[in-house]
Amino acid sequence: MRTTRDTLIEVAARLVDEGGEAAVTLREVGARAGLSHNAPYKHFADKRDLLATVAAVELRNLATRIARAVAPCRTGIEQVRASARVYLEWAQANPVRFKLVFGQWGTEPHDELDAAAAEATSVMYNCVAAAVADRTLRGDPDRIAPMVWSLGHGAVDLNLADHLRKKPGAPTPEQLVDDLIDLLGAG
Amino acid sequence: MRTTRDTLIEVAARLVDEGGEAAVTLREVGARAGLSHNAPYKHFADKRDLLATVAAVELRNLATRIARAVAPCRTGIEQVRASARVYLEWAQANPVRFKLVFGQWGTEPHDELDAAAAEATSVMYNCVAAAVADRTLRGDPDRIAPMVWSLGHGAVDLNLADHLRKKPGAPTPEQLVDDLIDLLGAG
DNA sequence: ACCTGAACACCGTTCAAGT
DNA sequence: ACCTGAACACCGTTCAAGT
Repeated sequence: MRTTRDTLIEVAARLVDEGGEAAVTLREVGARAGLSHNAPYKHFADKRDLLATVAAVELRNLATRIARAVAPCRTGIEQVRASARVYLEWAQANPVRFKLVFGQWGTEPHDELDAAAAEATSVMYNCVAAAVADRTLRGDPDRIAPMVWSLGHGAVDLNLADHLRKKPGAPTPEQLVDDLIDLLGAG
Repeated sequence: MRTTRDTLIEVAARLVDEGGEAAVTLREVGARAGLSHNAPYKHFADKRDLLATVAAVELRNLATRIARAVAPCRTGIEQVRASARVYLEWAQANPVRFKLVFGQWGTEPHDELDAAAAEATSVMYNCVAAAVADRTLRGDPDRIAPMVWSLGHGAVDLNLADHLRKKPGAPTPEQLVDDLIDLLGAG
């Protein structure tokens, strides 16, 4: 059943895609949902809560997609490669949502977003753990997992900021992650 | 000579530190500079221009700091380590400026910010080139440089989003970059 | 429980006017 | 050339009132 709350989340997500975080005004969200400009306050504490919920939904969908892509893999290293591929594909196809998810949420935590982040983190860690378990990768999973994830995340972020890919033959995030996994497999 | 323009940039930078990008209002910038609320329009095209200029100044300072830290290094790999250390130190000590510099600047480019980014990129690439030249690192500089930078950048960004360092024994960005440089040196 | 409409304090930006 | 003050259209948030 699609509740009013779900509609508001979808409308906000669409607005984020169309014009970035700044384009999300509670007035426009209400209007597109066929409600008044402050109807969102009956479902969310404030604008930050609405946006954080959009980010949480996005992260949960990503985690699900990664888990699905990883399922048919027969070796651990293939799981790591598949999970990285899905992550990079998602980030580059949805740059504004990517920026929203990893944006600045201030000091006070947001439960739903934190839980979604923990879920996504867990899925990616499990792939590395599997790779270390079946010896297709060597080393400490608690070191390898953040290394692979940080590299992919950083490469996409630098690309989006356009502070990196100026050169014509510059490597893609996919190539960089593949290089690292090769290094980790050989070591 | 400190021009009015410089004062406005400094005031904006201070406001960014105090309360994030959202805390920078042209009215407050004007007030703290002892001017009216739209005096900034005589020195900057709009708010985006002012913030991008703040980011450009910050990036130029970072590039200078890296160049200084790298100068006394005798081997290329030490240059790479030193440059990464300065970058990570800066990013973690100034998380809001870090987010500003690599934030979303829209589609249309900003000349001063682009030039500053090219300068910073160049400084970091030169370190890797030196390391490959004196054989303290092996491989293609155009692959190694973005790899090291992306890893450091991504590790900091994931830390700031708090989507990574939940675990107590999680590696720091410094440790991750050191691990990668070790891998690259051994390969 | 959910929604509306008016109201408040704010903001970026523009413009005519001053020196 | 640089600055001001008034004005405009907008925004998040609050609140009293409706069903």
